Amino acid sequence: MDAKLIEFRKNLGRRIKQLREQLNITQLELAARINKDKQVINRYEIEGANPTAYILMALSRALNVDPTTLLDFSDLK
Amino acid sequence: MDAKLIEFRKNLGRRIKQLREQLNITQLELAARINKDKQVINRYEIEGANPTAYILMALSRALNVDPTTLLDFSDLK
DNA sequence: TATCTGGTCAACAAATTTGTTTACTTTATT
DNA sequence: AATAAAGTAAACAAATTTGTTGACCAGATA
Repeated sequence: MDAKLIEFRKNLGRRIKQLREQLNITQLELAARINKDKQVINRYEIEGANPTAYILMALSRALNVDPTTLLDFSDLK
Repeated sequence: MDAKLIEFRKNLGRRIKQLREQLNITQLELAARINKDKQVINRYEIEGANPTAYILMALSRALNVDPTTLLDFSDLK
């Protein structure tokens, strides 16, 4: 596996968690918004994620940001 | 097997083709920009696509648009 | 004609994501 | 302390994407 991809996955996981916490919603609530189980969200946040574009869009809608914002990791330490 | 997903895939395929043609580059050139074979791009354009977020980002960079623009199908008839 | 470019198609294994279940730990609340 | 809510974890099949190969077709061109 590519190191860049691993970094990407990690960053996206962090970003999802960050945005979710800014919204003050639980993993369960975010999961509900995209019609998935809470374990799926947890997996994204903990293990990192490289979801399909379709799920990415659902996530961006559920998190009230556009895809570009969701994929912008620049303010992640 | 979801109808929405099928529509999404089709739209993304159309969008990739549209943006590629606006750039006046071949499938081979676009493929080269994301380090894939030309058949991959052709498959996206013809069959539609639901690539992973990582590949989506590579595509958006190669097509000189941000992810949101790449995923905006509103000007697709 | 022969060749090259660009595009299309099918098949296949390999890798990855997705969806689901079960269960455990931690944190908050009463 | 007890209960509920939130978060974490592992395992697994199923579905899908990815990567690759080989081939074919149409149009332009030398």
